[in-house]
Amino acid sequence: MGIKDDAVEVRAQGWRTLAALHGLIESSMEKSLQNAAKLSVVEFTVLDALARQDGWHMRMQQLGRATALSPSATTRLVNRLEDRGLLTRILCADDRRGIYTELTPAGSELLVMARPVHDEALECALAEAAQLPELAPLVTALPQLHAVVPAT
Amino acid sequence: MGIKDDAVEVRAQGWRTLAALHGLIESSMEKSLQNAAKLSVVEFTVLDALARQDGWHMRMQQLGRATALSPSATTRLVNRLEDRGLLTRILCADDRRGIYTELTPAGSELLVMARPVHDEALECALAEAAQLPELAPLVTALPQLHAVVPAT
DNA sequence: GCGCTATAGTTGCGTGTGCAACAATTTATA
DNA sequence: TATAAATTGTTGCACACGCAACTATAGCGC
Repeated sequence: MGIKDDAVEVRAQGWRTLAALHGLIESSMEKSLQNAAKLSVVEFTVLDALARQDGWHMRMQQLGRATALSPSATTRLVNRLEDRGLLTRILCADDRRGIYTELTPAGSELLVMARPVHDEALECALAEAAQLPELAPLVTALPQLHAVVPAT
Repeated sequence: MGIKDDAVEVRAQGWRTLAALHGLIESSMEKSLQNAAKLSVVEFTVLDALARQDGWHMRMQQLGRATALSPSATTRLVNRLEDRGLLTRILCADDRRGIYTELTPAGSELLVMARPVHDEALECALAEAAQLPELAPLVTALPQLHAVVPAT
């Protein structure tokens, strides 16, 4: 069963690499965003996800899935951002259990300010990771996943 | 500067994919490990890293880097595992600031028990992620990173 | 040898998180 | 229609985390 064992080991190895790169990027980005916009990475993720929907609302549950957060954490995350005036809750009429969230102008504004910070921290962290032999392959592979087919 | 903007967007896209897959795997694995061995993912990571050193010690700082954890979190993580008798602190003689950590027999034993759980949760989470169109490419790419060159 | 800076690890404190229990609403079933 | 079951979001609670401040040891310059 050497073949099967190999598959398990290869998966584990891939997961370790993934987790290591994720941790590196996340902690680096956390500091930059906190520093520049008083935003944590998850908070930025929520604002970014909302902006990406462009005018569309998102339900709490969707936000939870987008951030891999529990329902309770999602509630409090939205609370924090709402208290800061970055988004608003909107009860939706057709399903009165559901709650939509939407960016406020202030939220969009802060996002515009924070995005360059996010992008630069990401580029910086990736460059650093590329130096490490165990992370370099993943760093290389990452942009090729969704590579834009070059227009001829 | 469309080209440069593209690079930024491609990186951001890759990061979102990475983060999403990481979150999916981590929360799934967290439940399995917690359930089967009362271990969190980071705790498992530490035990696994120590076992992988096979007889070698690891310093607190190395553990911190291996888990992307702050020094204080590392201290408490080691405290928890030490209190459970899964590892031991060893002050090293040559640098009396440094502290080595080593698996106990009980730690090795628990790890042997937990590893299959870890591996199965990983396989399961990856299978689930492969169903999602935005994650599938990364799931496919992951095992190819460190693919064993098949012996002829 | 003596002080100064740097490094390794630990604690106080505030905060974000998950779990379990809950309230409110919708959907299914009899 | 009434009643049960499922779904959506919120709160109490315990706990793990990061930051800043701290102690202890090492290394450097004089």
